[in-house]
Amino acid sequence: METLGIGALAKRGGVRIDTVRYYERSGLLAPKTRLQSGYRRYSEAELARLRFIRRAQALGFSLKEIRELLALSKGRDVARVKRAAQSKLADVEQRIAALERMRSGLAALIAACPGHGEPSDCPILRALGAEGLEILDPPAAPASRSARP
Amino acid sequence: METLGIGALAKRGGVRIDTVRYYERSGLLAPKTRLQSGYRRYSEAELARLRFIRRAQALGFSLKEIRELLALSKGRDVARVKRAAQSKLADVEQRIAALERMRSGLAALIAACPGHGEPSDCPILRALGAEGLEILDPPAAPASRSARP
DNA sequence: CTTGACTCTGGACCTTGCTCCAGGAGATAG
DNA sequence: CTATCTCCTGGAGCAAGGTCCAGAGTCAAG
Repeated sequence: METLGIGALAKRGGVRIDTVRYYERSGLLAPKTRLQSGYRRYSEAELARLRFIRRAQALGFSLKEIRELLALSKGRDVARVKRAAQSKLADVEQRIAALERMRSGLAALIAACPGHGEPSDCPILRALGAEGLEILDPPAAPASRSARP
Repeated sequence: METLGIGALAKRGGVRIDTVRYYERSGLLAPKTRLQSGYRRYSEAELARLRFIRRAQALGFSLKEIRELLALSKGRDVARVKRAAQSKLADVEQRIAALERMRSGLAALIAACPGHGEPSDCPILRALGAEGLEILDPPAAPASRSARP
């Protein structure tokens, strides 16, 4: 079976070698085996895992959250796994909703801006000025973790 | 006219006092005036600005990006302001699209998971296992900043 | 006036997520 | 056998975004 050295893994995963070792230190990605010399050896499964890590990260998950996601695969409690996935989903949906609010706010400002003329006629500038900032994000979620966490 | 001390501003903005000072150092939020003693004094406008910063941040904008957004209000070139807003909009839309891909991936896994029984019957565990991780994020965007930035 | 709450400055320290050495040893081609 | 890679470990350094602290001055109420 094909195995990869750390360099090949890093290249195919689109990260630096140091990043692979960093992920290992962080408990995210262990080599399948080691040579007697200590050299790390990886299989395609580790490559898939590495790619998963990168994609999840690109979607805004922290390494800690990714560790949790990956830890699910060790679990034997299917119900718990499902619940964890559902909570991640809720998380993603909240982010989407918040971004959609900002999107419509921005779109409205852009549509209303003539793109020329007096700064005082530009709704974008007026919105950024002082009041009216709520346009970009109407009061929706109650301020969570406010003062002391 | 009502003015606020830094403590009141921080409280109403849902941040720590040090954070307010940090934002000031970072060029995001200056006090309206200072007392002879050096005490900072803020008005409602600064409170609105602080809240805007927090909301934008919650939506995934970095302080640097927020600084750019806020800098628009200083601009006199309406066309440029409009273009900047449009590029932020495109940004937001990309984030939404990425999150929506993850959302449907997660939703599909959850729907297919019985929530009980053998771990080997759980598609979530199988997807996290090795192959099939693409379910969570089909190859779409070409890997940007891969090796050297 | 005294007390207690508030604020000031400047700088150290923390967490995340990498990134880069240094010094030394294993692997591989010619 | 000898270059020339590649890899090893351990630790330092970096940027972002805060957070905390010391020592000292200020404000407001009683």
